[in-house]
This record gives sequence, C-alpha cells and structure tokens, in this order.
Amino acid sequence: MGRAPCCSKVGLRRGPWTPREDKLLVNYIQAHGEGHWRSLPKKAGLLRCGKSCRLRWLNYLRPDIKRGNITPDEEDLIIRLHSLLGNRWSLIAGRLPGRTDNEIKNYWNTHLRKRFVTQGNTRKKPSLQKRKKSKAKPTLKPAEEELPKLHIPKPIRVTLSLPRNDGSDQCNTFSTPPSIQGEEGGLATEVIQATWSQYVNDGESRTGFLSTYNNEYDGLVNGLDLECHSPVPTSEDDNGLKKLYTEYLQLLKTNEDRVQLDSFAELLI
DNA sequence: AATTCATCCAACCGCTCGCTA
DNA sequence: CTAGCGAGCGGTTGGATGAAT
Repeated sequence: MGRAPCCSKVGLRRGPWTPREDKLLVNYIQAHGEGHWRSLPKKAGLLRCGKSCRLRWLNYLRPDIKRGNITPDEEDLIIRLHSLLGNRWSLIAGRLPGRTDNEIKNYWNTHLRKRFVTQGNTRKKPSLQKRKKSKAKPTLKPAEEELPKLHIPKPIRVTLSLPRNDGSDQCNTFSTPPSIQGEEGGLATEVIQATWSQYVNDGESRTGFLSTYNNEYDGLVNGLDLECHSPVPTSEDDNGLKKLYTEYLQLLKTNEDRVQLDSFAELLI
C-alpha cells in the first residue's frame, strides 16, 4: 500500500528560501495562524512543500526565535538535558526558549558531540558517519572508535489513568500498556513503582517522563509509553528506585542532594 | 592568489504517531 | 479494525564559508 508522499514535489521549489517567499509565508501565518501545512503553500501562493513551509517557519521565521550564539548556560543545560533525554531534540528545545530543535541538534553535532567523544563521555555510539563521499573525513582514534556501549536513558511518557489520591509524594505505579509489554527485547519492566518526585509530570495534562530501570538488563529501558495505575506504595519498591536514582545522579554527574535533584526535575516540567 | 580541506547550518528525507472516517 | 492523512521528529545531506596550505 505505502504511504502517499506529503506532496508531489513536481513543480515545487527546493533549496534556500528567498526573502519574498519568507514574506509570503510570514504574512499568511500572521493572517491565518499556523497549521494546515499541507494546504498552506497553495493558499499562501508558495511553490513549496507544506513540510518545507512548516520547517522554515518553526526554525527561522517564528517571531520568538532567539538568534545568536548559544550561551554557556544554555550549553550546560543542553548537556544536562541530553544526558537525561538523549537525542530528543524537540524536548530539549522545549526547555530552551527561543531555540529550535534543529539548532540544538546542529549545535550538539558540531560542538558538543566531538567534545564528548574526545572525553569518552558520549552516551551514544559515535556515529560520525560519512558526510560527503568526496571529502576526507576526520579519522577517529582507535579509542574513539570503540567506546563502551552505554544505554541511553530515554524518558518515558507517562499518563495517569487514575487521579492522584491526595497529592502527596507517595508511590503510584506505572506499567507498560499491554500493546508494548515485552518490547525492547523483552527487557521492559512491566510494573514500575515511582514516587511523584521521581515522576516528572506536567501537572496539568498528567503526562510526564520517567526513566525506568531494569535489573535483569542492568541498564535503562528506553522509550516505553507507560500508563499510571493506582497508588500502591511499598518499601521494597524503593530499592529499585534507589538504583534508578543513583543512575539518575550519575547521569547528571552532580553531587546534588535529593531535593536539588527534584528541583532540577521540576525545571524540566 | 589559488587550491584544498574542514566546519557550520539550513533544508530535506524518511519514518512514526495520533486522529478520523 | 484498517487505511489514509496531517503533523512532528530525528537523521542526513549539501552548499556556503572560513582556515590552512
């Protein structure tokens, strides 16, 4: 069957945007708002793919885009967030007002990744893949080519299925929905206990992110959607959480105490 | 001054997800 | 339940530019 292409691409312009195209796009969005990207080019009089329009707007034309160099503070935040979230550029960008996921991704790939590879501190295999066939690539030192495999602690989306009972910092359980249990090579921990201080939620929509720990796998389970069930706090479950918390601290490479860490987690909300 | 090489970043591509009919 | 669509995301590409030779 196959998925229909987002646009025919026939007769559409590609490559760098001209000032005139930018103006048309900005004028249209100012008049009609964002969205409906597929039909937008036609209505705005642009010979561009809707995807291209969306990207141009989000990464360049949006009025709240912050231009200029990444500040040391922003860089520090990017590094920390990347430790926590992995290559979730849009999530990281969400914590950096005015910065786009593309900008952060580029900044990481051009400035930070090299540094982390050099320090052997990357949490991802250094995929310094070839860029241009015709151009010489920087040769990696042997130590850089075989970095130890690390498990990226990707965050997990958590949705509350039952209301919080009393707003206290007591345990609620999170479990993977049936549809995804057993994925990740059967490594998923089916039920994970977490205190609310470890559940990084957004308060309103009752969704958030949680990194899960799996003893058998001895690593962090990546990217599973979780569903929150009723509060069932037990002391035994705290052991696993302590392990998770230790991992969390390692990731942050800080000596912060629990309160400070929770504060940092809240900053992510 | 000319050429080669390395770096940066805007833009593209392919995939996935959520929603709806 | 399935297919199709719109939208979003992350990986990758390639042109522009600056540095080195």
